[in-house]
Amino acid sequence: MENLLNSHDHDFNNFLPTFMDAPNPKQKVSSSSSSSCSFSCSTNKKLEALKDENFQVETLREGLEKLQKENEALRLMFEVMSSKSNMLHEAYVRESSSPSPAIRRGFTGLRPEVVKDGYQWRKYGQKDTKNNPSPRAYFKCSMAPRCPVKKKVQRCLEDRAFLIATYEGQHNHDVDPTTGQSLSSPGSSTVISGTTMAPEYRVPVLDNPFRPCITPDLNLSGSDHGNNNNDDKRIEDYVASLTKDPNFTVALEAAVARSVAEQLKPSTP
DNA sequence: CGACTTTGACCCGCGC
DNA sequence: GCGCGGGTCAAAGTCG
Repeated sequence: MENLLNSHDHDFNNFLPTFMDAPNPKQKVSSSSSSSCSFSCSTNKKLEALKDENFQVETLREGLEKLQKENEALRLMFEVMSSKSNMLHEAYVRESSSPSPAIRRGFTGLRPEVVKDGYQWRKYGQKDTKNNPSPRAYFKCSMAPRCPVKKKVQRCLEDRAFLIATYEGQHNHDVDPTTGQSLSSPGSSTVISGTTMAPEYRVPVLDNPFRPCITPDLNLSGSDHGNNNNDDKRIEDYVASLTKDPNFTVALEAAVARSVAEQLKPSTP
């Protein structure tokens, strides 16, 4: 946004000199004042024309000042919106760090740790482990009644943005084509880092409901747990999305054009 | 009401 | 035998 606003300033600073670079009327007057009396009539006409030009320059200058004030107001609005966004984000982090009893027990509808691998899993246990503060979740494949495959999912100790998924056994059925892709399929963002005993996969937390999401109505709801450094990035993303939005740029251009047109209107006495 | 998650209790293997 | 840690079970609760 600020870049856009600055470019807004810049454009008008470039725009104005094309008028300001016109020959100085006073210089013209002084140079012509030494000419003979036979030019007096045309000189008077020139003087009036120069007065008109001076008036136009003054009008433009006033318009520029108003636009600069408008620019400043927009910049202020952006800062207010940014600070509100940060306050909302902090409030949300506080809320999510103190879960309600309803969330602590029973089905919450939220699945904080989900790995999309094309299979359906039923969680049957969760344990705190010694070497990792994040609990390990145990899943069984629920796509087939007798599928022996089990999966263990735990947040990566080094990088909590990743999940470690460990698979045991072999599926006795096909992958569900509607739910996703195989972990080993090309194009997937999955990184295999595992052992030979049980395949282990390192997976970005794609389905985390607290993942930052940028929406066009400034509804910056939520962020990744413990990831406070994303604020600037999110604002940058939002600004980028705004400046890339053709509707926004068109609307801004229309507003600027309207403002300029109003300033250039001859003032009716 | 079925499917699902949560969580405490229980089981089992391993090292001392 | 005991303690510890990992894995599993099953009752309780929630949601559509």
